[in-house]
Amino acid sequence: MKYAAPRGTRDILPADSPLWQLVENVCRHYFTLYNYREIRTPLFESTELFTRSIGDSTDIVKKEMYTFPDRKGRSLTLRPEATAAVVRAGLENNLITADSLTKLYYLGPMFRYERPQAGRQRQFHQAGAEVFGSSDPLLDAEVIKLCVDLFKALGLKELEVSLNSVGCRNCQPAYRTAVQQYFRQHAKALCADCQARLLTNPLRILDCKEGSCQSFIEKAPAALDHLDQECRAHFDKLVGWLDAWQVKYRVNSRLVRGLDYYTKTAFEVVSRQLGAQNALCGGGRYDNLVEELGGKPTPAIGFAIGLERLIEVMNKLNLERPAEGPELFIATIGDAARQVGVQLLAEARSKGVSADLDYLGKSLKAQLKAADRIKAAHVYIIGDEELKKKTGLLKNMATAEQKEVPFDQLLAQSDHSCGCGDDCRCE
RNA sequence: GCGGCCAUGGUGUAGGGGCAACACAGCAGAUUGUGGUUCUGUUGUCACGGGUUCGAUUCCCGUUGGCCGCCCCA
Repeated sequence: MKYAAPRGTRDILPADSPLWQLVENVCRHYFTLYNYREIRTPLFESTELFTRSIGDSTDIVKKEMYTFPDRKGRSLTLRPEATAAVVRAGLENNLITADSLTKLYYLGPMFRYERPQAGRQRQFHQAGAEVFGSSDPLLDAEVIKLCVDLFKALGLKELEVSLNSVGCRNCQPAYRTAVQQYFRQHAKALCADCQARLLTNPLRILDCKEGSCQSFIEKAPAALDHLDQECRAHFDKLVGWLDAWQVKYRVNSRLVRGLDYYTKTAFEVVSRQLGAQNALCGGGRYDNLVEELGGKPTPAIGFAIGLERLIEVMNKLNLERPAEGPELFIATIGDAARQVGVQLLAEARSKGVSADLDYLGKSLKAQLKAADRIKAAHVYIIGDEELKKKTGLLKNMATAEQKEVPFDQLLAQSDHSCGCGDDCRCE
């Protein structure tokens, strides 16, 4: 093969795209239902936007960004996530202000230079939402419920919502110290990775999957026990709202987010039907980010859904694929019949009936076969006999029934010309 | 960035130092103008580069890529 898709990228082929469209439509539907409005930002931004927001010491910034100089030497980076870009765009266009509530959603490709693995690609897609302007814990509950509702609508089961609070600028340092001190006592028993983490990022030890570390992790200080009063109250109210809405969750004091900007609420939705990369959705509150990027202090919360992973789970669900294929296939025999067929083809399309015909000069038999293969619902057959009577044969491909329908009757009832496609509800 | 396994038609697999096999899909036929079944035919630089060899698709090394795990994340 001379040319192949770059490592970690994938083509979404016609066989898969109906499922993608379904997922995208459901996402848009639920975001809209919750009154979020779409924002589309550039796929690349100035590098500094990401280093500032995500954090210099995070893996994303240290080794996963697609960074390149443009022709004038400015450093640009393909977006590894969307939150920073949404904040930038919101501030630049005056969408985000400290005294009003703004709800935004996005959907599109992100880029991270990582080793490809199940559920992880270098170009991947996220759908996400962000709310700016309120620190009400009801919003934390709302975004979590939004995720859960959306997944349920897609038929997902065996999901688990993990919930934690990582505190704020006030309580984070003390907790970090407590964790560090605790693990220092058991340093010799920890795995090699964790011994290194003890110095660089002790909170990460809580996330270790090594069996030998588990017993220590279980007894480690919990983030929730080290929250200051405000953070604790926020968490308690959030939990109260989730209970009120009957959203099930599991408090997981080991849940740590990998991006520096998170404060207070952190959550994740994981699926048991995925491998090691099992988080379908992750998010949390980031009350300091807007200010960090040059805005007035503005509380915010958001999340992102990994669409590849979502689709992987849906593929395992074995759900029925949406019907594909045109409504009408026009099969003709001979040049004169083709003339008529071409006219009907245009008429069908102008009336909103998806239609196609043969472009390969195939025999009638082969045309039928082609129509069958593309899953056409009906075939309209025109040959010499039909030309004389100005009446074609309309065949239902599912039932094999066939009846005579005059040329001028074929599309008489169809008048669907809005051009908005099969899912249209405008009539 | 680190480790394990792997690379053969479009897809899924067999094979083995000297005609590369099978299934499915695709395309074309099986006498006149009717799809799904059946039958026949057809579809490959055995990932790339180098080495060993009279000869490599097969053995060895490297590269690239894939899967899985670590790290991290969605």
